[in-house]
Amino acid sequence: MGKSPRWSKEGLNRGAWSPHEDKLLTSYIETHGLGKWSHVPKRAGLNRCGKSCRLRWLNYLRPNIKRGNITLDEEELIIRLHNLLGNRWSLIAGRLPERTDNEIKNYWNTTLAKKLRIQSSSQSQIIQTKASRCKNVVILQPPYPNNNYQNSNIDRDMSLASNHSTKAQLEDEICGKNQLFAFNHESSMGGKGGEHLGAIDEQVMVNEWSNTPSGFEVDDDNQAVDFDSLALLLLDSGDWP
DNA sequence: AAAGCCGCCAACCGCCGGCCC
DNA sequence: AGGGCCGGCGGTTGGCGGCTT
Repeated sequence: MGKSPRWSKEGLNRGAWSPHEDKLLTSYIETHGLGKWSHVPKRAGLNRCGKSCRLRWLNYLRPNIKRGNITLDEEELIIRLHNLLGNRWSLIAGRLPERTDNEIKNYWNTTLAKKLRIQSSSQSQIIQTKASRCKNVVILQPPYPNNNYQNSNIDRDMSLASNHSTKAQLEDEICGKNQLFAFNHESSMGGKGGEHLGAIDEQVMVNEWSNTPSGFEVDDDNQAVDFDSLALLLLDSGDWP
């Protein structure tokens, strides 16, 4: 399964791993432990790049990986985590220790996304965006006037949010709700844009988060909060959706 | 039985941040 | 300070195999 070798990059093997390669990698790591992936191929006698070895180990060879048959409980957890965290697969996988981020991502893209699309055609949508580098969360000051959110306010918030979402997206999201928005402030510096993580529209989250006196690093200027701290707080509380 | 279609998922790619020199 | 290296991440690709026609 997977890609077969289409071309050779610097003479390295590509595509599916053979049982022999798996054995070499496993035995090397069992003997020497993890570390310095760039050195692994040479020392293990593999004609692969370090990244490929790392991926193979983490997603397939390492012990305690549960494969296939995502249970209903796991599925439910993935959906809830995705609602909260967006496409942050590594964080989601962190809550399902025996699953890999790659497996969860694949399961989402092939099964859950489809299922949810059918289920939620009339419900609010989670916006799918690149969220990989999201570090901070911006609170757009609630409450907004219900359904009549003025363009000027949207413009203001767009500015606040460092132009990271289209106006239409933002408008869709904010009308009539108290919501959290996550944007990547790091990228705003680099001018790359488009890092909307998605909305968290549960009042309990807003309250829990904004009333928490400690645990977050709040930037006075843009009201940014350390996202991982927020995620951990919400995950550890029993109140998130 | 054969051909075409489609879903699954392993693996690759490019980007980014952190670390070291 | 800044350039290079490395590891980690999410997005995407494309081969395999099962299903349908």
